[in-house]
Amino acid sequence: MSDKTGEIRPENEGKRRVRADAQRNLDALLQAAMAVFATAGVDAPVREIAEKAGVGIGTVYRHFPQRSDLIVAVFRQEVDACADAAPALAAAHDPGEALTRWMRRYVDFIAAKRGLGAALHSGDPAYEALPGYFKDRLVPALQSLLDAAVTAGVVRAGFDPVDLLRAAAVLASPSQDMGPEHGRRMVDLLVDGLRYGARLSPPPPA
Amino acid sequence: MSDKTGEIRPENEGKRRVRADAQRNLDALLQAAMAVFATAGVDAPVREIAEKAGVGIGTVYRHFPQRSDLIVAVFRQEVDACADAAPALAAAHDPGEALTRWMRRYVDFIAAKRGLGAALHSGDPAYEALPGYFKDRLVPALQSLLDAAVTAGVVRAGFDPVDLLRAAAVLASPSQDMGPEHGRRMVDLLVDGLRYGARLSPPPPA
DNA sequence: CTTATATACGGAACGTTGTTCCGTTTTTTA
DNA sequence: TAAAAAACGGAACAACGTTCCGTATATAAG
Repeated sequence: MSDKTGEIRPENEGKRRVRADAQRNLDALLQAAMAVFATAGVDAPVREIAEKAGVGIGTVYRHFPQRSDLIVAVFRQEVDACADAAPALAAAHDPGEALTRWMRRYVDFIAAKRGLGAALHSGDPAYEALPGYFKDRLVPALQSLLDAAVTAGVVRAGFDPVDLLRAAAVLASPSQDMGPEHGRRMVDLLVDGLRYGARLSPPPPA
Repeated sequence: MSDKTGEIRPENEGKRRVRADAQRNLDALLQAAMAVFATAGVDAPVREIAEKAGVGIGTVYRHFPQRSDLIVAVFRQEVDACADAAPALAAAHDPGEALTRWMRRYVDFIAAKRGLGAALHSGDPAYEALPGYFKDRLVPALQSLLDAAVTAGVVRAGFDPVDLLRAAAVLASPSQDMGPEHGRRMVDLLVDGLRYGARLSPPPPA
């Protein structure tokens, strides 16, 4: 599992404990921001998030000195949640089903990030570290599911998780021509492609 | 709404002419906007464009009621310029060379549009008509060059201009991982792919 | 429990944006 | 040349991200 959101660094040397209200507000802010970003996109006003969290504007900027810091925090939290879903799914389903379900989980995660792709490519240095974190957490998650599925013989070997994540992200990113359904279908098709010609081949999809 | 006197209509030229200073300012604005957008991206402040054009802010909004209208106008102007380059290149070079040069022209056009792709996918209805205009002007331009090259036997047939434009646009769009050189090289490679196995096959590229 | 103080809080205030409004200036026309 | 229509310029407004600081409060010490 990943760190709790507001934890203090490991080598915290005997300073005061984090105040309870501070921790509470930080959690409320992350939760409010997640909801607002999903509804109104990452360009939503900071004041709206503060209000939804029941907190003053100053408090937002105490925890997140810049608006982008809040976006980054929410993004990392959701990346963590997505990565942590992999072992859970692997434990609850057979390898093929686990892979399929995780990819759908990933697609939903990407699709909800309206406007974030734009922010990433805006050149703002605040988002520089995000792609790295993205890979560090998600590639191992997918890798493990992929390995299990290959070992079980339900998908072919030889595919790079990075390529799959990138392709799925592009397919799942919403645009004005195509709705979110399109992304889901195309990624399902992609996974079917992995299955094609595997050792244990089920009947071809309709 | 208020239609006490006839508005300026395409077929109606008996009414007042467009004032000379208005036309001059409109041209200056388009030119200034093009320069500023190329330098600072499409998010550049309106005041900066007004100043560069030697014009007040009110004048900008007289010609372009919304900021996005100015972006759209510049975009359409540059799409036109890119489309109009096709017949000129076709007249000045052999079909293969014309195709190559036009694709490079197109890549430069796309690469200079930093931030516009983001605006397009922002869901703002102001940009709804842009992709349609894009296709209407650029697809015929590329189609003609492609047909000529196929007839001359220097590229293979059977490629959809829409697919090529889309692929080249994606390849040429600058991102933080890869510089503009990457896009140019990949599109050159794409065009080399069109050449592969043509009737008149030149020696393979280095 | 009381007190002291580091910490966190709230929201007014600042600078920058897109956009609107209207008095003034300029061009066109009679 | 003078009236009218059109366009101009920039002050003014609203909304945004961000900063600042007086006030409130949780925690540690006595």
